[in-house]
Amino acid sequence: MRESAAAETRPYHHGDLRRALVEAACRLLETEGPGALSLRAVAREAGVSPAAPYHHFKDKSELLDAVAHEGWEKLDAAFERVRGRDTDPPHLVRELGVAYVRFAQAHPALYRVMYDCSRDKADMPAHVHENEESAYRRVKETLIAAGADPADEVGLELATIACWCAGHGLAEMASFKQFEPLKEALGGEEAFLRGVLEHLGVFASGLRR
Amino acid sequence: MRESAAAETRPYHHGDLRRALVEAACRLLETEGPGALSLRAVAREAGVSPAAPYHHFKDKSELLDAVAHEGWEKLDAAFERVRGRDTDPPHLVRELGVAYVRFAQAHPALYRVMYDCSRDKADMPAHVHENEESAYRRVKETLIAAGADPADEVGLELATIACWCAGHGLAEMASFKQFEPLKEALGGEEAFLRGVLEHLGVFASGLRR
DNA sequence: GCGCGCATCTGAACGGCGTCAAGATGCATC
DNA sequence: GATGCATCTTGACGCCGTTCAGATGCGCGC
Repeated sequence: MRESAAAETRPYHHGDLRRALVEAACRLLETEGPGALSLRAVAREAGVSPAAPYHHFKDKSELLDAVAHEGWEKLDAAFERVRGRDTDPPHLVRELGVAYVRFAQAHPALYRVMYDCSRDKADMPAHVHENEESAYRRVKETLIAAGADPADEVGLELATIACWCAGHGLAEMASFKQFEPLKEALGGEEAFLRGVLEHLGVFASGLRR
Repeated sequence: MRESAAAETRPYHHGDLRRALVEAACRLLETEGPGALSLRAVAREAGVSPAAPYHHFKDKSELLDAVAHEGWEKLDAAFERVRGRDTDPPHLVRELGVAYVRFAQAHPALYRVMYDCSRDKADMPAHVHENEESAYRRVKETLIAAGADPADEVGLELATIACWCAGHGLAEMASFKQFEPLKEALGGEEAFLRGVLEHLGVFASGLRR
């Protein structure tokens, strides 16, 4: 079968299988959860043999890297949307935190893959993480806009990391069912999230000192 | 072979295999990492057939639960040790954070298992988590000692969760190799950890408001 | 003091997994 | 139109989690 083949050099035989595999993986991740994400299942979902992916990815983990990359792109886009709002900068920092948690909740399986890849690949060539770093930079810029001193590079870095830590911790905690009663007592999850963030300095008031 | 069999009713045939399996699993976890932790490998390490564990655990995941339980016990003990020191309470909160991160770094594979089990079992009967809850309670008590208002139950709960989020986030971040240069610039990891914690309200000054 | 019951362990098997090597397939270029 | 090469398939290997029928040996009732 012929296709118009938007990409110039990629597709040879079967259209753009590489892309099809990543999409199949994302689909499986959303519908079946992370436990169902086997290479064979992805190949099945994409309608090819179990060995086909090996012509596009060295490994299962390299496929997961591609999936994670897709995730970081989405998160980065979500951050961009938040920054586009005309909230005042100190509140913007907190809104980024809320957006981060919301993203993790909306795509829990994808979030897990993103994070697992990041951990295992911490010593890989940096360009793998481009979108992760873009999102990270966006947090840093928001902190500056909120009043952080751009000249104090070390302090700024620490504050950004603190934001990221708090966001990540909260993102994983927020899905624990044991907090349900507390959320109800506070009148909803939104209040819960903001309540926790209020106790985390960087979010409550931008930078301290 | 006869054994003195300290436990009263457990061992029948082969000594206390249940305990032996958990210990074998911990050993594998420390030496080979989480990827090598298969049921078969654990059985091999304990010197029994691959089917033997099924007389003591319903599942692989039930074995992992037991391993995680061991981990929470260790973390709880570490917290107890910190609380035994005569630091003034506000600093104690931060010391708990440091101890948490140190624990995660000292037993990275175990920490991962502990956390995976907690996430997957969020809706299980609460008694599975007894030691996790004990550690959590210890944080809360330390916050009270640091000046939090015990009457404000909701606020106290939120602050404790904030601590836990920040600690967990930092624990996972701290192992990322990309922060190495920053750690060096600060003259060591200890300074890095405290630097990040300083930006996280609950740790910097006990409770706010 | 002895045999029965049952908890415990083994051995073999099943399907699914990641991965690889060898061969089939069809586009792209000469 | 034949050649080359990227692409996909087929079949295989070893490991995994899990199950089940059968062997093993301890404790308890007779």
